[in-house]
Amino acid sequence: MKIELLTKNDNLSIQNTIISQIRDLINIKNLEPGDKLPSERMLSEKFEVTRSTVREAIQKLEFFGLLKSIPQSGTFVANIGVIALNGMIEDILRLDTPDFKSLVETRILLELKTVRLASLRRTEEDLKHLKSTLDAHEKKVLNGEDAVQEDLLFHLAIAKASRNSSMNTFMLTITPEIITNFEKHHVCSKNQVMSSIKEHKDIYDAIKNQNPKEAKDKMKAHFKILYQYCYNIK
Amino acid sequence: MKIELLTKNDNLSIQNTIISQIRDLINIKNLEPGDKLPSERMLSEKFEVTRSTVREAIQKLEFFGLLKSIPQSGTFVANIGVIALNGMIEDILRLDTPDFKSLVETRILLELKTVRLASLRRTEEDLKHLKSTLDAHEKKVLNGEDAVQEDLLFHLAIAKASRNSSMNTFMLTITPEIITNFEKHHVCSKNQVMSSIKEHKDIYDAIKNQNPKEAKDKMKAHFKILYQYCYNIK
DNA sequence: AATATAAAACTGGTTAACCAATTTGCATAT
DNA sequence: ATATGCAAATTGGTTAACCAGTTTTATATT
Repeated sequence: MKIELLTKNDNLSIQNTIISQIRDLINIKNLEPGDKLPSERMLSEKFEVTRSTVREAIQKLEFFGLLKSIPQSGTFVANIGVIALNGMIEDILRLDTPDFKSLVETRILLELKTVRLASLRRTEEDLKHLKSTLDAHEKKVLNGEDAVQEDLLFHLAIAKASRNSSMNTFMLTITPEIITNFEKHHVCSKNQVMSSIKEHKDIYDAIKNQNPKEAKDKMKAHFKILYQYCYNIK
Repeated sequence: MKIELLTKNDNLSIQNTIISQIRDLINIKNLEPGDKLPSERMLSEKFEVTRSTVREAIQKLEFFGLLKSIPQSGTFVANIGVIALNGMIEDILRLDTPDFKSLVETRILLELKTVRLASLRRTEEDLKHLKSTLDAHEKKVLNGEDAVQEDLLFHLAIAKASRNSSMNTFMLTITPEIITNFEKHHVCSKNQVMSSIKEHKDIYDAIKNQNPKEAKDKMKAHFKILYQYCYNIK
């Protein structure tokens, strides 16, 4: 377990080393947007690592839109100047894995927006989906069962109804992390769970009635406990 | 070119097919959190695809926190119940690649928050970094040169100073996409670029003075044109 | 019958050979 | 000199064999 973690960190630091070496190479060779990088084989030889290590580094930079690989042709500097490229790589190298507080903070921000957008853009199909997740949650809570999953799905249904696929994606990436952490920290008490039924209903109604202000306010009320929690943890 | 696009779509739809088959398998076998999936080799044989295709599908589900691969041991259902798992996979399968409007909308949301947080949390080091990106931008604009990159780096410096690594990551993923699109749609006129110098300065001062309201307002003013643009495109 | 032990089978990850498409270099023809 | 055709070299991507742990199974021992 300890060893696994070590090698994982090692892999990441090796990858970061390769990324910064690629950056240096781009700078030394004065490569501009559209220019071709040396082949993966040459880079792996130059940096004295395996080709797959180079490959992963390139894919990470590709994910952030800085490089672009074209099959049977080569890897190219994206349509971004060297100044932005250097700055962004610097940031990427220093990226931390998000802590719980960051995640909760981001979730609240996103949801206060998605709920507003959902109230403005929701289709009839969205409403049906929202209703079914709403009912599923209520049923579980009234049965005295754990309803964390149904709670999650209601919030994701809102994100979907916001018709903003970027926010929807972000919600999908951070929410699972949050709920598993939640259970660990057991944030919610029994009373809070019961009251969440009404809070969900209020949010649903606001979306149904296409009332953006109400939707946001009701979501804010729903997050009240979460707010406190988020800003109290160190 | 046309063919490349086709195969890319094909690959994605094959991956989605595999993902839904994995979901079906989890349901049929009643797998619960912590349970082990069949091995990659068995899955590839069962689904009649190569092992790497199965691998990519698993990695995507791992990215969204639904599965967890452990070396030399197996792939496991994450600590998320089957209900949430089914709902989330449904969402993941239907995820669109974000359109430009979604990206701009998300950027505005994020930046109105990061600038506020930055004003509250910025360190002296953050301030130095902000100042240097501010100056670089001003210098370029006054020289009559294109300053899109410096503009980007100023905004990323704010995201960094917000000390929220989740938002910082999101900003890093969407901003390059936005600026390349911007140049395509040529959003900014000459006058707007000149006035952006003062707008940046105002934002910087608000962050320096640790005035969150001012920071947000100045950022909002800076986004005024962007707002209009975002809500006018179809 | 229960336990200890070792060997065999199985696991996700890695590597090196392979593939098909592209690019390059050169000979040839115009 | 320029254009054309073609083969050789080069490219990122894919595949199948391999690796180092883990897990299971069978055997031996008490």
